[in-house]
Amino acid sequence: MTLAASLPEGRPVVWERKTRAEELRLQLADEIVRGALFPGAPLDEITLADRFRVSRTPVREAIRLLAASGLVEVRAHRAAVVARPSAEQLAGMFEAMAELEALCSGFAAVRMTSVERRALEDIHDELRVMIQSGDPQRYHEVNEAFHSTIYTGAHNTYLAEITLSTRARVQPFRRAQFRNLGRLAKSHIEHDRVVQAILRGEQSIAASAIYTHIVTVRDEYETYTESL
Amino acid sequence: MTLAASLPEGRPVVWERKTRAEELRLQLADEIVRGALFPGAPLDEITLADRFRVSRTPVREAIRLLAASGLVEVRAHRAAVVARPSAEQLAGMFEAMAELEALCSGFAAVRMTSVERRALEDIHDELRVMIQSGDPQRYHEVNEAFHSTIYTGAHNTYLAEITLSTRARVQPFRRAQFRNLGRLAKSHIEHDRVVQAILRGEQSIAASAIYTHIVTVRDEYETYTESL
DNA sequence: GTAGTCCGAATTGCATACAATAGGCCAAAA
DNA sequence: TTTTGGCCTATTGTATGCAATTCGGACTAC
Repeated sequence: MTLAASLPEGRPVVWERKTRAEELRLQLADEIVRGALFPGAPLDEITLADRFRVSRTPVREAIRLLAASGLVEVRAHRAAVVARPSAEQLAGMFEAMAELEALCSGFAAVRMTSVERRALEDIHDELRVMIQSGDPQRYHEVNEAFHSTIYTGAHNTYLAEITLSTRARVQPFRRAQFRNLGRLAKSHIEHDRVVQAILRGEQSIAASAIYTHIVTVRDEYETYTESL
Repeated sequence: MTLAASLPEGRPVVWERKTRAEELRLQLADEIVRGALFPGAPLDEITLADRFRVSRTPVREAIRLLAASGLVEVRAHRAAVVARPSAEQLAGMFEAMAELEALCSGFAAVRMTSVERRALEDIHDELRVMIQSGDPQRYHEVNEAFHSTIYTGAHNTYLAEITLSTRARVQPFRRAQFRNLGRLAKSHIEHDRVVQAILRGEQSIAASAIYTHIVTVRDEYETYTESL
């Protein structure tokens, strides 16, 4: 599974993946959330056009679409840059993400089909095994699948969409946590509380469990940044 | 309402250093949420370019940005159309809106400054007076200000942003309610519960009060559509 | 009469040329 | 040396031409 598949940057803006602008949008979004393009990095239209062997037109379109989703910032007559939110904005995004994930988790607890519940368990088990393997990149991919499964299980397309979008937007600032391998085991324990609540259909417990999980993730990020 | 909208065909009065694409985006978004462009209406690039006296390029850009925000739907090599979500999608948006508004309202109850609380009261009072005047359009504008004040009062820029965006996206399907003037008085009573809770700093009550309000709005919409 | 296929007109997708503007560079004056 | 003002260049914003694709209508076969 590619990262792009596990972290779809929101609903496609152009369907039937055939336009170059849409491909570029996905590619650039992937590079931003993966950290290849770090916050503040300029997105020069000509340079990107050269790199992707296309004209400026589709590059421009891709950049604007990313700007609309919040991943990049554009100002008239100046180069677009990868979004670099302030500490306050980032705190707000984390808070919103915690609430949105809690909403999804709670709905998932009471709305997931038995097939979906089984799929969630499978992913959860896969993550357990991977704690040992110690492949942070791969763990991250499956972890995204775990959360996406919960969003889908909420059976509210729009809610899943904005939650996923929020997650993508915060992603460039969450990466650091997986450098700490000890974090993986703790993360799995938190996940376990979420899964148990969802499987039992306990809405409010599922919500609060994942809320706690997100808050912990945020705290890990803050601890990391303070150490710089 | 944008200034351009109120100027029939005149030359620009103020040369803002904004780009044409951005002007078009605001103009088209305004027409969509106001209902001048109804869901399903095609957005032909050449027609719009002709109408706004620009080339297709900025028109295209504006349309894509609107697509990214969900107000229009774009498919490759086909005309963009004003978004026409399915009944399920619309239900999901209403549900998400209710939850987001509840979040904002709850936060506002515990985070608003005294100045903000006063401003909210003022708008609320203004709405009370306007119940009598019976100007649905003007009532709608002040009503938007009421909700926006709560979003801002939540002191979370990102949350306010996605809540406002959700509201805009549902707006084309909420318009009908204000044709029923009797609805205005009921709406004000619901608002009153929200305002009282916020002023008293009662987070959960503020949240549930506005949740109820949004659910009622949704029910009004459903009643309206069923009557067609 | 109906269904299927192919062609043409119309529209979007992309490339390129041109216009406009922000920011840097340099010179001149304090 | 510092500051200020204007040009100059690099980059973005817009227009336009051409390529690619969709869709409707006509024609054919059954």
